[in-house]
Amino acid sequence: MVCTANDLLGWKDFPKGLRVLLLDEDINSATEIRSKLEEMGYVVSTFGSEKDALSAISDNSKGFHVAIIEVRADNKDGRFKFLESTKDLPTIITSDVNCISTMMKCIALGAVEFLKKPLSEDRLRNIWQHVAHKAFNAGPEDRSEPLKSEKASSASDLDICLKKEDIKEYFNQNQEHNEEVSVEGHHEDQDHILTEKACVDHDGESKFVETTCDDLVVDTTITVTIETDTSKSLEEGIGKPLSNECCPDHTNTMKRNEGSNHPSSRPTKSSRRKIKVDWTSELHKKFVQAVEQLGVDQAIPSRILELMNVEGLTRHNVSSHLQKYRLQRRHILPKESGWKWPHSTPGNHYLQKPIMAYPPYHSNHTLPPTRVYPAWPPPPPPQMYYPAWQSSDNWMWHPYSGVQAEAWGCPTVPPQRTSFPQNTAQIHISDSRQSSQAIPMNSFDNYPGDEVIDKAVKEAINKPLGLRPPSTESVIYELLKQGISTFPH
DNA sequence: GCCCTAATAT
DNA sequence: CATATTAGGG
Repeated sequence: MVCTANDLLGWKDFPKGLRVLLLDEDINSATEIRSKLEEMGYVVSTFGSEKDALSAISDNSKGFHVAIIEVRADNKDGRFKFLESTKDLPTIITSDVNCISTMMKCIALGAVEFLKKPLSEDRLRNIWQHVAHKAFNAGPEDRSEPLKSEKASSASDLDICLKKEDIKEYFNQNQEHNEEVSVEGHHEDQDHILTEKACVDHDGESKFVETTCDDLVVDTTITVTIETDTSKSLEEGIGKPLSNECCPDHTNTMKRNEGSNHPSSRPTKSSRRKIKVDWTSELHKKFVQAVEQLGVDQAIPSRILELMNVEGLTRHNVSSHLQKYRLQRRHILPKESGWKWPHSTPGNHYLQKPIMAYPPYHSNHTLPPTRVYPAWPPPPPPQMYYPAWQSSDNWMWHPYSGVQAEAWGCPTVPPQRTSFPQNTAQIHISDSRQSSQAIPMNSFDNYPGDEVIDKAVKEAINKPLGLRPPSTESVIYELLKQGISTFPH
């Protein structure tokens, strides 16, 4: 039976109830294995011959999820045939002997694992992973184009994301429980699943992710991204190291767990690095919005965090991001090399770092919450200030012009030039100039004139109680309102 | 304890 | 590389 990710998700106490086909002519061995498996909650059907096994499979009533078949020198041909005809069924081969060539052939024929007898309980216990693996990796023939850059194709990303989302979902379900019970809560079972990142989405308290992760993510990496901009849920990817205890004879588990190196001891708080937040465009956008809503001067991590209202995000995350954000602004702002604007001659005040003329004040109640508000610095070319934003999550902090609007939530024109994002600012700008009518907003070609701007600026200042210099956005907003510039909307 | 920055680790 | 973490100072 081909198990889908969804099946697993809905599978309450997976892997309990997993149906195992056991093919072993040695009755003693068979019963032994069977009873072990049953203890573990598997549902086992034992067969003494391929024929029986095959007919049971084709019968389809059993819906096996995984098979364990014994291979010997004297029955291997039959087993090969069996393997060939059961490609869909994850099949584990077992044997008393280590005959590499036989095993190799089995593997070549699709066997998922070779286990030497006597079968280790751990191995047996974890046979479910083949089912899971299949479930989560099945699908569109071949997603295996590893050559593609990770961020290159959004389609494939998405695809992968969905898959992994399932996985994580699965994680969460189980982990929630474990956390509740937590004193002895181990998570060995999940440790196996994958080492890749997975995306997940969940709704819950903002505490949830954090505590959960803290508790059970020993060395995992979780990437957090916003799923949609309206929802506050996150997608997280979990990369789990292989559990140290289930692969006793494998070498790849070494060198993890620097801190608490008791192989089977519960993760202690020492050895874990925080989850890693993936600041995707969506997330960053939210961040920027929060910052601007607060006003740059009041934008402190805790408030930003609050405003962003993204679960799973911690103050530290925000803090870190904020640090970077500020740095970026600071460096881009003043006399940074090469940033010339078409209309800004040398003494250009637009490039000056703003002076804070007003005491900080926080007011965001006067405007609708989804807008971006006057924050602070007087209007330099907006593009200069914020990270460029690329529609993929591959955004940069470079001051490219034109693309970033989205970054701070400006209802601006989508860049209309197909060539935009990677061009240098220079190119882009000069480019824009030629078609000023078409791209009014982001180029300053339609520069309305100082008086008008000033007026708009003033209004922007006065609007929110006149306490802070307007942000770029507010100016733009005002300009927009006044029909200045030919902003499309 | 929170915030900020810079430096450093992963 | 992007983030997290840490350290030192307010």
